[in-house]
Amino acid sequence: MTADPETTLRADARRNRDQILAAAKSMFAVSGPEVPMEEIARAAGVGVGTLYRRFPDRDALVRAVAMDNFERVLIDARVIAAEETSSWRALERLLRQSVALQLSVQLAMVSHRALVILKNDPEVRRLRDEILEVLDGFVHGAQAEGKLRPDVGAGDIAILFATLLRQMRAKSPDVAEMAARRCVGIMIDGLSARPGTELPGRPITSRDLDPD
Amino acid sequence: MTADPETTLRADARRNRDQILAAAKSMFAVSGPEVPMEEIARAAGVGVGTLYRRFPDRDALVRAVAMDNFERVLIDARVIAAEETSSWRALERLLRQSVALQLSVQLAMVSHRALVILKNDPEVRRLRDEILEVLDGFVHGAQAEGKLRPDVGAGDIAILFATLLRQMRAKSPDVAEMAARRCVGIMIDGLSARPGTELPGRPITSRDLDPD
DNA sequence: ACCGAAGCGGAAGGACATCGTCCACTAGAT
DNA sequence: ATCTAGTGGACGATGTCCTTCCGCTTCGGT
Repeated sequence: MTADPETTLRADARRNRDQILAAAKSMFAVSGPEVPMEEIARAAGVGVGTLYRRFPDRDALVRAVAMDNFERVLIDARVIAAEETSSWRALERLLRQSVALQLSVQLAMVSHRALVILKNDPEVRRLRDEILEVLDGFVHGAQAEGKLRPDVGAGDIAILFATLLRQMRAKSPDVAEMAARRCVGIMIDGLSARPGTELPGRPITSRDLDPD
Repeated sequence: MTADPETTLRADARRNRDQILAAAKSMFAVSGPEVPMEEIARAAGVGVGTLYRRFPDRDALVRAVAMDNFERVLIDARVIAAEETSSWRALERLLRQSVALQLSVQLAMVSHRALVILKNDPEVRRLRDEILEVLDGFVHGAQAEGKLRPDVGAGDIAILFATLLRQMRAKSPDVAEMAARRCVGIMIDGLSARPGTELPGRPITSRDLDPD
């Protein structure tokens, strides 16, 4: 039995470890999981040495960040499941509010490297499956309520969401291509004028895109 | 007046140049605009030397690819504008079918580097503005037809589309954040069960996401 | 207050990847 | 036939990032 870092570490070391994790999480989100270790260390306010003592290599760090994110998603999802009575509302809320969800999805989708790391980690997979299970529940529930179009699955939503954040990666090129088509289809439906949710903010015009 | 590469080049050189451009385009699309020059050369079936003689450095190549993509988008858009009588149909068709549009948007959004290169190129900007003008026409037209929700602008659509393909980049963090919110909102509307377009293929389930 | 051990930072060495040049050779054009 | 534009790819230069190492600092128990 390996000693648990949560309890074994000296107080300051524990603090540093948390800071590193937090810094890595936000750096990964902004710049992808290949940011120089030194930048992560700097952002965490520690030296590279400290970073390396805590996480022997980049893979370990990526894994730790992913675990942390996934855990939070699961917590979010369960809280939402407990609080909302409508599955559609739950789904909507999860997609809209869960920063953790965005971060996890992003991390997993951004780089091939990260994907491989996470794919082969049984703990991560277990968490992932638990999350998908909850999501599946939301999806089926929302469809039973007649709120969610019946022709989508949890995978659609995961992909749509993931794609929205970054690029697509799927089992086969065929699935990826189909997924892309479906995403576009959904967006188009989202765009077409039918009574829907009001969008926040104001319309973004082409002027807003001007690079300056 | 610099001699035009289209007419001045020897036949084989011309052919090679085209192959390089095509190869670069697809490599950029797959791996981003920072792929090693050698890989591009290999994909084009030429040596690195040839690549470098034709395009003095990476920036020149990126610019050339972007120009080519943008030009095609404009052509696509104008063909569509001429053929479709409904602006909504035109918009829909442009978003769905224009591979060139996807490629351009992607290239411009993928890396900060590419963005800077293109931002400062007057020719690219001019083309971009022409495209946005056509897009604006579609948007306003489709809204007048009552087919497109009135609370979106061409910018929304550009961002939504761009985001769908890769990550977001905007004037300010504020705009970026708002844009992200709005994209999600649109997608949610696209997802909610109201009579919409039928999605192609079959629902993608969480099983389809399994990494193997 | 003291001390041993745990922890820290960041300079430095090393592995690796990509760039872009250069020149001997090939093959269109006239 | 010949001249010259064009070609390929090895190679030295450059830069980036990883990881180790060790002298110094801080914690925490007594």
